[in-house]
Amino acid sequence: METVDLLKKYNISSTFARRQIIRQAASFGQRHFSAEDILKKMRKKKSRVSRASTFRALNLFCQKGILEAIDLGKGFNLYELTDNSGHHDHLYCLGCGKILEFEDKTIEDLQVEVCRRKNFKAFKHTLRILGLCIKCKKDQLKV
Amino acid sequence: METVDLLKKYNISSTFARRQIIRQAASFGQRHFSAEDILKKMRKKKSRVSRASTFRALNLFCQKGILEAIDLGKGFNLYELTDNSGHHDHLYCLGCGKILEFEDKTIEDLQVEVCRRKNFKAFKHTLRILGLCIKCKKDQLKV
DNA sequence: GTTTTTGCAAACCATTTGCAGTTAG
DNA sequence: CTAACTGCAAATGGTTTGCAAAAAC
Repeated sequence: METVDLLKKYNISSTFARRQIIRQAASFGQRHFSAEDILKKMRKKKSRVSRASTFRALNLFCQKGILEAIDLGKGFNLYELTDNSGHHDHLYCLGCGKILEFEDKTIEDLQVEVCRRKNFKAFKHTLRILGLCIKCKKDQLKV
Repeated sequence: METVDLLKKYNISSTFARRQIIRQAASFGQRHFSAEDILKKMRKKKSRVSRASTFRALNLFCQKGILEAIDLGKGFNLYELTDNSGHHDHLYCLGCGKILEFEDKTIEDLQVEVCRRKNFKAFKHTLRILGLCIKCKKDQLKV
C-alpha cells in the first residue's frame, strides 16, 4: 500500500504537508522517530513543511490511530507506526538509549491482577504501566 | 526521625532552602508530589524558597537517593520519598490520573527474560520498562 | 465559496543556567 | 575566609496557539 493511502484509510483529508509527513514517517519502518527526525528528513528532501504543521499532523495521526506516541522520558515524544506492528511494550536503556521492543501477555495480565488486588475498577480506565529504572544485576543474566 | 536529619543521613549540607524542601516533601508521606506542589506549600507557610533552588534541591535529592523521580508523561516530574517504601512500579490512569503502586517480581523477571530473548547484554545497562497504554477490557476484570 | 489547513512568530511551561550577592562550615 | 548555595531574571527546548493567507473539496 502506498503510504499516502494510509490517509484515506484513516479518514484524514490529504494535504501536501500530511502526505510528506506520512511518507517520512513510513520511511522509518518499525523504528521510532521524533518530530525533529521528520523535520530533518523533509529539510533534506526540500519538501518544506513547517514545524507547526508537523506537530499538528503527528498529533492528528496519533489521534486517528496511524501513529502511537511513546514517551521515553527524554523530554520529547517518539512515534511509531501502529499499522504493521502488533501491540508491544518497550525496554529502554537510560544509559545508551537502546530500545528493545517486546510483547508479553504477562504485563497485561499483571495490570489486571494489580487492579484486582487494589479493588480498582480497571475497565473504567486507560492504564499505563510505568516502571522505575531497574539495574539488571550481573548474576541475573549472563549473555 | 526528624525530616531534617535525612539531610545529614544522606550527606547533604543543611541549608535553609533544603530544610524547607525536605520537610514539605516528607509531608506528602507516600504520595507523589511535583515541584509545584512543594512551592505551593512553601508559599502558604511563608517559608520562601525560589523556584530555581527548589528544582536544584529536588535534583540533588534524587541524585543522593532521598527521592525518586517519576515520569508519568504529564510534562512534569513527580517525586516520592524512597526512604520508607520498597521498590515498586506504577499503574497510571491516563483518564482520571489515579496512580496505583505495586511491586511485582514478574516485571523484573520479565526484563531479564526479554533481554535474554533479544540477546542483549542487560547487565551493562539501566533498563526502564515502558508500557503503552492498554485499555483494560471489561471482560478481563469485573471488580 | 466555505471550511480546513498552513506558515509564521509569539506564547507556553517545566526546567535550567549565568551571575552577583549571601550563607555555611 | 573560602567554597557552596541562593535568588533573580533570562535562556532553553519541545510543543502549542492566534491569526491572516492559502489550499482543499
